Amino acid sequence: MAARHTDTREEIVRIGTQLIKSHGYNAFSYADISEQLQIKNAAVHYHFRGKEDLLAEVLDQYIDQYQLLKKQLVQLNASATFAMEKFIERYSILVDANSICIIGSIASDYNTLPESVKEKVHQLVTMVLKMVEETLASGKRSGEFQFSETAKTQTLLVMTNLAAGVQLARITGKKDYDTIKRAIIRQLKG
Amino acid sequence: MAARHTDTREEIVRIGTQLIKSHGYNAFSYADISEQLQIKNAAVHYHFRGKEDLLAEVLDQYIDQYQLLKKQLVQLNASATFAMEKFIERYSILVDANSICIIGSIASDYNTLPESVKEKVHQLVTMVLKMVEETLASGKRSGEFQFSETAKTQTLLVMTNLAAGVQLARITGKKDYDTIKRAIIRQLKG
DNA sequence: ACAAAAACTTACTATTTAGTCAGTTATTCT
DNA sequence: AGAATAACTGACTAAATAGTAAGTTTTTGT
Repeated sequence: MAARHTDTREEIVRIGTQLIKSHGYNAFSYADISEQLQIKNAAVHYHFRGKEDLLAEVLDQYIDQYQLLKKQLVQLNASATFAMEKFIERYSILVDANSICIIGSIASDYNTLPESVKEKVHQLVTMVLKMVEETLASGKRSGEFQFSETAKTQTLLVMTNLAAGVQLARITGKKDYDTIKRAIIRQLKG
Repeated sequence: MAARHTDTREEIVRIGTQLIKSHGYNAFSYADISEQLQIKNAAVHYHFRGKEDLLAEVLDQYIDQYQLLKKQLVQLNASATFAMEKFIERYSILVDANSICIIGSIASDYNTLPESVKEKVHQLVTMVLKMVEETLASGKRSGEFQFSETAKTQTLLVMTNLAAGVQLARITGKKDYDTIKRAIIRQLKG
């Protein structure tokens, strides 16, 4: 009796992603996944030879998600404000799920990862930063946003506020994250 | 033949600290420590019953270090500018060592830690934030710093910039960290 | 010098983990 | 319906890991 789940492979990726964000990459095993799905260890290995392969797929899906989000924002002809709201929302959701962003999680374990995966992380980070930079630059041109730094620098400031804000929230609570979030918006909105 | 090192206990803490910052808490084992010190596994257990106990000691030492730093800054009658330089310097050193800050590292594994350790992490974070907040507030009073947010909010912004900046540097390189660092100083210095 | 205490080593155990492979069951394609 | 393929299970192995207990060596204090 195979395929007890609509798509086991996708379920594995889903749970893997969740485990990385909640417990950290080096803190979970294939057993954690197989138990949740009520399948055997070997079934996870069937879909993903090793943990690195699973991580690579998780990262690929993030890259896809961001590409899709970008496409949607273009199609909607979304304002820079709306786009930034969407970006920020992703982090707020993490806080409510007692999770942290995948990049922040992986940054901790970065030195234990094989080169191929490091490259994929780099690709994802570069992509997200580029998207936000373009959004901030466009928002400045349209008069929606105001900031004196370059768009690139402002992006680094905003994204580090968000990423570490989510991490901090785990330790000191949601209030600190909310303070950070409001400050970011206040600064951009002048 | 015991005590091959001046103080094995301290060496264990030193290596443990380093491993957490470079590989992550859940990515190292007692074997990593015992091999480096050329002692047996059991010797590490003699000093620290379990990994959590070692982590607790690592955190205690950080708390002590920050208390000492605070004391020194008071004794020197240091300016807010000098104090902030000292705080920021700690993060710059991490970047050069391809490490991340201990709090950022632990944030990833936070949900896998026992309550007693979580409390210690909370204590450390609260302490550091309080110190920086006081420094920023004092710098504002003296006219050294300028910012429109409250000292507490500005602290959250600056510290999340630094913490995530160090994490980002691992992935995209030192340049991004330097950009962030310069922006922080620029903003505070008006 | 010698007893007590501290700092180990030796030698284990139990558990977890990653991973393999041959065989079984289910699905899809023709 | 039957063959091919996909998706598993069962039954392992090898290595890593946390941890313990008993005994040995070293250091410290008297």
